[in-house]
Amino acid sequence: MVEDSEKVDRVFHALSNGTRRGMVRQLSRGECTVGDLARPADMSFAAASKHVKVLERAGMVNRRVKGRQHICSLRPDPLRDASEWLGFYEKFWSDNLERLAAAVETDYAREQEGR
Amino acid sequence: MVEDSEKVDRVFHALSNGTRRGMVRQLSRGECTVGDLARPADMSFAAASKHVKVLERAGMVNRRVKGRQHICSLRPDPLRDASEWLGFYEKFWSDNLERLAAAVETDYAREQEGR
DNA sequence: GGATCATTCAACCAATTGGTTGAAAATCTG
DNA sequence: CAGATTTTCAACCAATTGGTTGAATGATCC
Repeated sequence: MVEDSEKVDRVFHALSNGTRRGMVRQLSRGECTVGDLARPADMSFAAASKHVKVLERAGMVNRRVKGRQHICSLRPDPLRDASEWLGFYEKFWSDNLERLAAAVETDYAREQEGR
Repeated sequence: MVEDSEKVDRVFHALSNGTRRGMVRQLSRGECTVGDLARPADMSFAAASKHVKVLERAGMVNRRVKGRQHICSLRPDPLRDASEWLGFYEKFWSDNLERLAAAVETDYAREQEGR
């Protein structure tokens, strides 16, 4: 797993905000304009524009200008990369599920008895 | 996919920093102390301590105090949740657009009616 | 008891975030 | 052309981030 750290930073950062996750959800249903993305978020145009820019910098959104409208669409690659990053660790915890669960349980037990 | 938004925020935020992802990687190989996590990151103890706290607030790390050492271990649940969130959108790029749209609709409806 | 080790805490700092407003720049419409 | 629409830009603001230091707390070692 060769991660371009800054790129991964930007993707996870983009996803760390509920408004932006909402935009991703909306975009997953199809292309839409910045205005379309602003409306359900109940925020100023400028704020939505900034969020879109964050998604763009993360490579998750593509923008195509058509007249006065900016039409956004979802670009799947970065999401897939992030998913792969997590998947790597998912493998870890499914491989070591027993050991992990045991460790966590022991921790709790130890905590309960005041250690 | 019923997301507790603030919790998801915290997990993705925790993952948006390369140092913290390094800590997750290290922890995936086994428990270690805060000091163990600080060393490869080449930063002050205090800084590492703050990063661990971020991971803890995201529910990704458990801490057990043993004498003067704080021993950290990985808690898999939040990582799995984040992975599921992404997996949901993975449908988008696995060329089944119609099914994704349907899934989004159902999920959104579920959310609207209060989980 | 005193030194040392592992860790947190508190204060501080610069940079970034997520939002606002008001104005500007294009584009469409009558 | 004048107005309305869509969007960005610039300035500002409060809160948060990621780091630093120096001191405080709590084990452990001799």
